[in-house]
Amino acid sequence: MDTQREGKFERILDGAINAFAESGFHQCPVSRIAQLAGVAEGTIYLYFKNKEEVLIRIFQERMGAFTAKMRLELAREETIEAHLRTIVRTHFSYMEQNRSLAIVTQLELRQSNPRIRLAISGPLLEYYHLIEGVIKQGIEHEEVPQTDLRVARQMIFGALDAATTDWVMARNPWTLVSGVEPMVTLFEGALRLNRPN
Amino acid sequence: MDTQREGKFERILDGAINAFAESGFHQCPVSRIAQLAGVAEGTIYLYFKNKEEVLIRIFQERMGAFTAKMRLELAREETIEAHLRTIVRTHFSYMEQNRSLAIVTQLELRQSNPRIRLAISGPLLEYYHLIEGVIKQGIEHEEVPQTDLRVARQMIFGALDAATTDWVMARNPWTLVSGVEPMVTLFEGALRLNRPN
Amino acid sequence: MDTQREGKFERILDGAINAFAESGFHQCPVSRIAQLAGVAEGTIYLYFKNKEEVLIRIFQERMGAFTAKMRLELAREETIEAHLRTIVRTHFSYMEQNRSLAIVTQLELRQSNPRIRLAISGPLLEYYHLIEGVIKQGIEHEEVPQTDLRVARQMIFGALDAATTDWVMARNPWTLVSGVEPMVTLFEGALRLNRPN
Amino acid sequence: MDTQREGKFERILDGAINAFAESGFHQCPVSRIAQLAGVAEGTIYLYFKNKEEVLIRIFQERMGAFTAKMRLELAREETIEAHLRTIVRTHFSYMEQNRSLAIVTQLELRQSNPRIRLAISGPLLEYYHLIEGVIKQGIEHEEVPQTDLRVARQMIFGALDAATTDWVMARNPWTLVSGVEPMVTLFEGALRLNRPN
DNA sequence: AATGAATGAGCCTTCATTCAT
DNA sequence: GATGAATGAAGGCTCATTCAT
Repeated sequence: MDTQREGKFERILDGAINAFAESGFHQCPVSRIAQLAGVAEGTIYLYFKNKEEVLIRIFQERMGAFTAKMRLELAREETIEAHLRTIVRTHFSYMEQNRSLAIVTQLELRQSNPRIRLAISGPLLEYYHLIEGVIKQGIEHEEVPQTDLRVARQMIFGALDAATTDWVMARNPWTLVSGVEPMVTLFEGALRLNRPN
Repeated sequence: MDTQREGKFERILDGAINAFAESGFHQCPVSRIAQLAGVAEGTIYLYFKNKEEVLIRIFQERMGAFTAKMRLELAREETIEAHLRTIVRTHFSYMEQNRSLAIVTQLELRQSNPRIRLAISGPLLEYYHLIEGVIKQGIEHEEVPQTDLRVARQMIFGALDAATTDWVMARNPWTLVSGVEPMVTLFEGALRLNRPN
Repeated sequence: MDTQREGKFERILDGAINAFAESGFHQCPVSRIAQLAGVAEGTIYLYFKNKEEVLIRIFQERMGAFTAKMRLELAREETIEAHLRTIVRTHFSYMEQNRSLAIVTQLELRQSNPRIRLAISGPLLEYYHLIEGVIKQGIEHEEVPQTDLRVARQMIFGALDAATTDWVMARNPWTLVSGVEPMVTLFEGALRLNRPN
Repeated sequence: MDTQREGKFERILDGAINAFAESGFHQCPVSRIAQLAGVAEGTIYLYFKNKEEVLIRIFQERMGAFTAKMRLELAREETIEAHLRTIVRTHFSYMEQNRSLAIVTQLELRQSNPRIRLAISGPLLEYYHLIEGVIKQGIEHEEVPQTDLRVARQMIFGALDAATTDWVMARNPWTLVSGVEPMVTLFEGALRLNRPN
């Protein structure tokens, strides 16, 4: 019973991700979500308060899983270089393996609707904290010079985000992970790692 | 007559920027654009094919002006350091002085609607080329090591974009320009400028 | 078993009366009836063909009980004065003691839906007949002058109905029974009872 | 322009009266109102906030007109007998000439929705006041014995209301006005008019 | 050219009813 | 019999677009 309920919840979430990826949150009729999820339209309202909540839960559930994975991967490494590489690699490979989620994340992350913004901000802030934590650790270990944490995080997140958006938008997408090394190199330079003396 | 036409065209564009900034492209009724522009609803359709085209023209006209200004500012400088600083400063100060445009740019830039994407891509690609041109010049002058142009541009644009989005989203926004120097420092590091040897 | 069946039938009827009284027949979801009756939604359809039939049975069962009680009370009295007083007193006190039923009766009695109208008409006609019977007896006993039976019944029923509706609608309801004597006096006058000669 | 606007407003009101009379407020789709009014569905929302407001305006506009007519007719007469007869005659003849309005009035007057109740109460209270005014005058002129004003008004209004409902519900409706004299006679008796001493 | 009243397609959501368990 | 999850039809309302003036 409970697994069936959960199964349907997940199916709707997946259907919504694909539906939103297809045409965007506002363009996408609830009927399309239902169709892709293989449930009736009304069923969606047994699991979600409304269409808006479906979008919100996508971020909470799926971005949450992404951040959890990121935290796990980071915990496996010690050095700041490894941490930076982990961030880039995990970000790119996760998005590459979840293209529809990437599309939704990249495109619908930016919502002027304040209710949605607020609900999205949670998982996003958590990710921001992870990135800032890595930088902070580098500074504390005196491997990275004093830097404005927010600006550094904006650079890292922004770079990953722009790369992902480029990849999502491209008609014939290259592999995203091919950008890992160049990106890591840029980050290392920006944070003054690996420099002679 | 022609100036009047142009005047009305511009008024609609400005009205639309503010209207879209208020509530987002999809949430914003055409009537609101007309209201802010001080014209009748029907008048908008004398100047634009439909609502979508209004958004597209905002990018073409206003992003075009931004890119033109950027090109002008870049032409005044010689060194790559100055070019990087010019990009960051111009980007931040322009957005800061055109908050509504910034909101529309940051939030509505990302549209899954392919028609809009395509039309937007023009001005965006031009900006990308400017950024890549600066990096390329640095590489050619051997001030910057060989780097993947696209990745470097993604980092620069993404960082500026993320910073602007942060600023746009913040309830009590700090000044965006205060981030110019930290950001430039990060970019210089990433591109290995100003380093001994 | 049979009593259990009957128990559940009655519980649904009571739940429905309260549910309909809360928000009206059309506003009230079947789920609310189920909730108040303490049964599952589907169970209702084991006892009633559909929602409409629940309303119909309320009238048939509860109005039937009301009419039966009225007939019983009337049988206890002989004079037309006593009969009139019995009608008013029984009507008012019954409604006062069954406020939810009164609400449903007053508000939902009037349904343009012809199927409901038809089904309701049974118990209502029976009540009409009781009232007309009292008047007729008065005429036959030459205590009441020749009168149009229907009009007289309309007056009596309408007056009781209007008083009940007023009471049902009032925010701070007075006691309905306090209106018994004034109303009886009016009826006696209308039917020319208690007049010298 | 203005008359055209007003014309459309009235047409929608008339369409709604007929539509509500057909199937009741809740059963009636807005599309049916539009159809009967000969306008598009959306047009209704240019003149009314929502479906509920259409019902409310029917009472305010049409019941208002009814009450105004009633007041006018009452002003023409002096004696309480004439006033009573005027009330009955005007009520019956107005309803007879506006059958659909009568249906809506009789059936939809009773709405559990508090917002609708409140909006309806205005015109209704005005009518109540007119009736009570007539009784009060009779008492002041010592033609009518002391009576509870509310109860007397409930009797008069209720009787008229019940008669109208009967007529509305009847398959083969008799003329309503044929009930004027019997009803007046009952009222006169109830209020102890025309009796030897 | 300019207007804004009118249009009607489209969508979110509710809820009566069904049916597998 | 009893359940309540699932269904899907239906309807109120919005709003981009048109067109008579």
